Amino acid sequence: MSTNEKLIVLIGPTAVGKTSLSIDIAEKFDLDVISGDSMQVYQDMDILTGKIKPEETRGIIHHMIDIKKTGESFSVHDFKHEVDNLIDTYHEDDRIPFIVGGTGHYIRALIYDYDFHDEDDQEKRDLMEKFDKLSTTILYGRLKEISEELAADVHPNNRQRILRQLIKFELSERISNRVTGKDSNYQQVPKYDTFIVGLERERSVLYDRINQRVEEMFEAGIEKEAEKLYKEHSLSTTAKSAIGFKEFIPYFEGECSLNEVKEKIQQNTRQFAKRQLTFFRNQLDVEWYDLDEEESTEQIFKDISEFLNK
RNA sequence: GGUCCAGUAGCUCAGUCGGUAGAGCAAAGGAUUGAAAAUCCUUGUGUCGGCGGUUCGAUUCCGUCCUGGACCA
Repeated sequence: MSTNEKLIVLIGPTAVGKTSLSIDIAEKFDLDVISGDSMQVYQDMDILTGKIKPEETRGIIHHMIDIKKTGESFSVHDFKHEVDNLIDTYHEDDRIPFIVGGTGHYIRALIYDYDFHDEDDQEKRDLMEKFDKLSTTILYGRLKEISEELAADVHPNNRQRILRQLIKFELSERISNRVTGKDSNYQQVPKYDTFIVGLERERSVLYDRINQRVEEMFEAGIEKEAEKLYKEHSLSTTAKSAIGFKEFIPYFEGECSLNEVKEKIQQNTRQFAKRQLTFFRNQLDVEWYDLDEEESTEQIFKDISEFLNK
């Protein structure tokens, strides 16, 4: 695994304009697209995830889209497992893998090579059920007993993270040595020679685009798509947290108007975009380009070209 | 026209028995190693509707005006 193996990544907040630029880049440099998106993996969620339409791909191959049913769960672990293999395959063929997406956590796991073990889903579910009855305070207390160091990294109110640490600890007994501190092989150095293109726009412009995009989703029939999923009653925890679906639930239960749903989706999407930007800014080594400026696209092409030839 | 209620942070509202105010939501910033479109943290000065009066001191009491609502004519 040579560090000379190159990887190109295109990231940016939702609605910034990733999709259309990704096709231009892929065509120009003869790349396939590997989607780095936690929700576009799901079938039957096309409009609400802003998935690329078949006619928009212009024949470019897309990986990691429509690979899961909405009843199935999905996580960083699954993503990394799949994409690590894909990346290797491309490198073996002397081609450069091209990741495009908005899920920073997934992309970071690839680049910094998070170390995941195999965990038994049933065991995990049993533990989850066991912990479910306990208060967050008690759970945090347990985590502290296990390891002060681990507990220090998790906020006492963050139940989700506390649970994960506890489950990790319980399961690690069967895997190898129990983990009572931070993972020793925590990676600080990228696994590949990576070029991360980050797309941004002025905040108010981005928010206008988000609002507009949600309007378009309604025109495209998002309500029908969400209703179908709602009636199936079988969405996994992952799938049902999708923005553009969850906001419809109170509407289908007669608790709010369609317009309130729309406004809620717009608001949640804006907040999501903000969190994405925070993650990209502080967790990844990004080369930023402002898409409000005409010449940015040309500059991106130039810089990718330079990266490929260096 | 009369009576009553309301007018406090961008929004919804609490509160001050007179010593210039605080929650939720929004917004902004941040964390982020198996739910990440998730989860969590930090940040609250605003002519307390306007003008006058009483008072050492009024957003709080009194008068008046404006705006919204309800009821009575």
